[in-house]
Amino acid sequence: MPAIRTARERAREELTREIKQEARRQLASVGAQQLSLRAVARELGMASSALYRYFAGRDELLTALIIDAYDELGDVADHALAGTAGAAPRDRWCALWTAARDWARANPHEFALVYGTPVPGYAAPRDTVEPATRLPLALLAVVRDAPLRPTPPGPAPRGALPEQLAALAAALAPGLPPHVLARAVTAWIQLVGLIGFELHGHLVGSIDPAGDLFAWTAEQTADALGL
Amino acid sequence: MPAIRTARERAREELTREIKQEARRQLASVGAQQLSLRAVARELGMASSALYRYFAGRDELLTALIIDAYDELGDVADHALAGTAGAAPRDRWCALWTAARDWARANPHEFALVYGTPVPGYAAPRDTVEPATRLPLALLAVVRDAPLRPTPPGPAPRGALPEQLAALAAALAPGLPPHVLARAVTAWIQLVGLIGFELHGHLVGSIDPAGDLFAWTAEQTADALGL
DNA sequence: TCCCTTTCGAGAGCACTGCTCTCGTTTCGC
DNA sequence: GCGAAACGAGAGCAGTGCTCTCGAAAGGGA
Repeated sequence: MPAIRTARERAREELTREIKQEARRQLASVGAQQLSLRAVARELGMASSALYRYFAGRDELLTALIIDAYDELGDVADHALAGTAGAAPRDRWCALWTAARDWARANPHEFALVYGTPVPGYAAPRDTVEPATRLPLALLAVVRDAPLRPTPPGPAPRGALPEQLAALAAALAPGLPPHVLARAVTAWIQLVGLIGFELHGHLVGSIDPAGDLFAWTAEQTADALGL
Repeated sequence: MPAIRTARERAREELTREIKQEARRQLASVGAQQLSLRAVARELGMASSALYRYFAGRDELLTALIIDAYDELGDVADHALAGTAGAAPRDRWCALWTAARDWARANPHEFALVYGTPVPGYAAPRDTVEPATRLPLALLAVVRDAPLRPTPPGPAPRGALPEQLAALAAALAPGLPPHVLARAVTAWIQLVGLIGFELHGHLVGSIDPAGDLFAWTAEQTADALGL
């Protein structure tokens, strides 16, 4: 990757970025469903067919946006982690939750893109899995680095779960007790689920606004983990 | 609603049902995103424009499908409830979880329709809220009717949450302690979130298959509620 | 420097979509 | 029986993703 590149390469890179930028703008304003290749091209002053020199199709453009969204959420999480480096683990945990929710509320369409209904017939390519793991990894980092109060063991994992947890622990958090890891996983799901419920209006009319339920759930999960 | 109706009314009712049926078929096979009014009309052998005599547009047709999906999920929940009428509350709780998951796995597009990303610019009409409450109400029914072991109170609800919980309790489960109600709400979110994660592939490669995590989470939430 | 290959942008075009409007026909209620 | 309402079909509009072709521009080897 030398700085010396042909004009063509530089133009290509820049245009690719501009296309993604404009697509991102449209995503934020009208959502993934309504994202139109032609509209993107129109806004950029180019023919719609020219766009296919840069992205093989709508799906590939969406995939690029998905990766960006995952990465942005990952950045937000890492930033929250770094900003609370010396703090109490429980506070770090809650800070992470708040950061994720704030980002999702500020970027609802991006959140829906990554944690909502996948596009039909769309299988997430390999490139998306690494960025996707950044939020759960950040959550796990808090748990892994913290001295944990002992907690009641709860129900015993059965069936394939013990091995799944053992494999996960071996890869991500060696030494973490299985039941703690299981709780971390369900906490992650709870975090995402709660944000989704709030964003998609499932709590309107009952727990609305949902900010205080969110904070309560963060603390509840922290308790369950022994943070 | 007399049995005597004009031929027109009967034809209208029947056609409305047939349209919904065909739309449902397409929903199940290609998903909500790809559901096409023209394709529905084509399959039914009518002009696409004729369809607008029965549904004002794609959104209204989707709304009808949403209501149907909520109702079907509600039926499944009620059936699970009725089928375990005399059983231990904890078993009823787990049966409800299993029933919901089974339905979602059998009808992934329907699940996505109601608990996935809403159609952009689409605000759920009033008609959908009642059917939508049936699953959470079924979950709550188990908790309400059961003798609960005392559980540690956990973090105290703050801000608006106590009043929100009090209002909810007054309407749905008078006498239920606020922290139990809060846990029931988060359990509901966890149930839906976990199903969504499994269906949308967020657990592929880590906890996969997710059945045992699901069962574990059901028991975990039952524990937390004191069931 | 010339030339051949690759890359690129534009335009036309295809097969779709949701939706509207019009225009005969059928059906209903009086 | 007749007027009004409901209905089905067709044409048409504006939009979509995507493909193909064609001429222009840029790149690298001789």
